Amino acid sequence: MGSRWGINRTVGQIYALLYLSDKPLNAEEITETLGVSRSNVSMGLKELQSWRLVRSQHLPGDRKDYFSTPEDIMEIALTLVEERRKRELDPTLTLLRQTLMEPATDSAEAHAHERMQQMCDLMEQVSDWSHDLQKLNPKDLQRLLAMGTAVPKLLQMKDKLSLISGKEKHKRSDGNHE
Amino acid sequence: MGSRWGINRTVGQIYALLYLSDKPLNAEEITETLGVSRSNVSMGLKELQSWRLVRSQHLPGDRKDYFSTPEDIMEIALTLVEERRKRELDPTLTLLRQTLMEPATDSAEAHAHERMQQMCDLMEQVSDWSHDLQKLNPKDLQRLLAMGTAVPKLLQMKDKLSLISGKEKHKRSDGNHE
DNA sequence: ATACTGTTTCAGTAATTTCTAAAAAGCCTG
DNA sequence: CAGGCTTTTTAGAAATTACTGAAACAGTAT
Repeated sequence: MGSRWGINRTVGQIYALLYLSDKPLNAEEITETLGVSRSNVSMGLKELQSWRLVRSQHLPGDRKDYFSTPEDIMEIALTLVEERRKRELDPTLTLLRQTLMEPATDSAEAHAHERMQQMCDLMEQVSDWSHDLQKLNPKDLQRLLAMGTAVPKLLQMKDKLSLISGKEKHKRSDGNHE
Repeated sequence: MGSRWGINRTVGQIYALLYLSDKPLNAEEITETLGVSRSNVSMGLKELQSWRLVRSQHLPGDRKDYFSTPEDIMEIALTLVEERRKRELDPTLTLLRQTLMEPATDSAEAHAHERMQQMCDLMEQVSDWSHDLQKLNPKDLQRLLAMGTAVPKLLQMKDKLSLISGKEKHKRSDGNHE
């Protein structure tokens, strides 16, 4: 289903099973339910744990590891965003910054340089924003998401207001001035 | 580099080349620069066009197609978000809703049902939020992103205020009450 | 210690994805 | 409508990625 998320089929299936299950499952149960090999399950669980999407626990009187997913879906979403930032955004940013160190020699390179700078700036903002998100507790996040429509509208209103009052004074804030 | 985004190496290379180039390029030039086959470039360009990340244009006196990327990086980001919503989020939502139509029969299924409902709700919110984003012009988006830190802080302040005034009355809003 | 239970690694195999070259299909121009 | 010029499709080769069973490894209770 959603196997275009950089994870493979089996890993997705394991996660879905654990997410939907009403109790922690051990590797054996997962193997049987999904009909894939034991080692495949082991690998998949390891990957999911490295993403902090799955936790393991021990049940008293049983030596098996039992696996489950966090309850709160907002917490899950936050984890996903954070891990993706760490694994995808930040390394790319580091590389971009390195590349941007050396100056351009001709006009074509200058253009490429500027484009990379724009990309870098945007990615930095997204990375910062993601960091901020991490500090939020799930409840605030819920609220932030819910008000999604309102924030832009608020901005637009502010915009109109400042345009009106701005016109009177200087006719400045209408763009293209750097 | 960023080839874990559901697109393959070649497509990524083509996009990077066009993004960094200071002028539109034709398929032949891309083929030569990247050292991949002509047909591969053709496929890649087709895919990028279907994502609306690359546009083609004709130069007068030349029958070749010339390709370029939009200038504004915010516009690019918006396009990416929208296409990903269309291709990944919305189809999954449709499927989820379908599945949620049929009621649960036992307690394990009831739990799974509830989990799917939570997932569905979250995805709906994200989808709505993405729709709202599309209505924003790049400049507003820029601003929204820039204030990223401020919005949560505002929320937290509001939270504290309501806590203080709430304590006096009922001692309600401190969590874990469903 | 050792037998038992459970996990991880590994190397070969299977499946999928990506890439290419060649042929087909379009499209203007004369 | 033929002939060049370009793009697209296609079918199979090449490369990559995922999966498996077997063996190695780790921990614990007797």
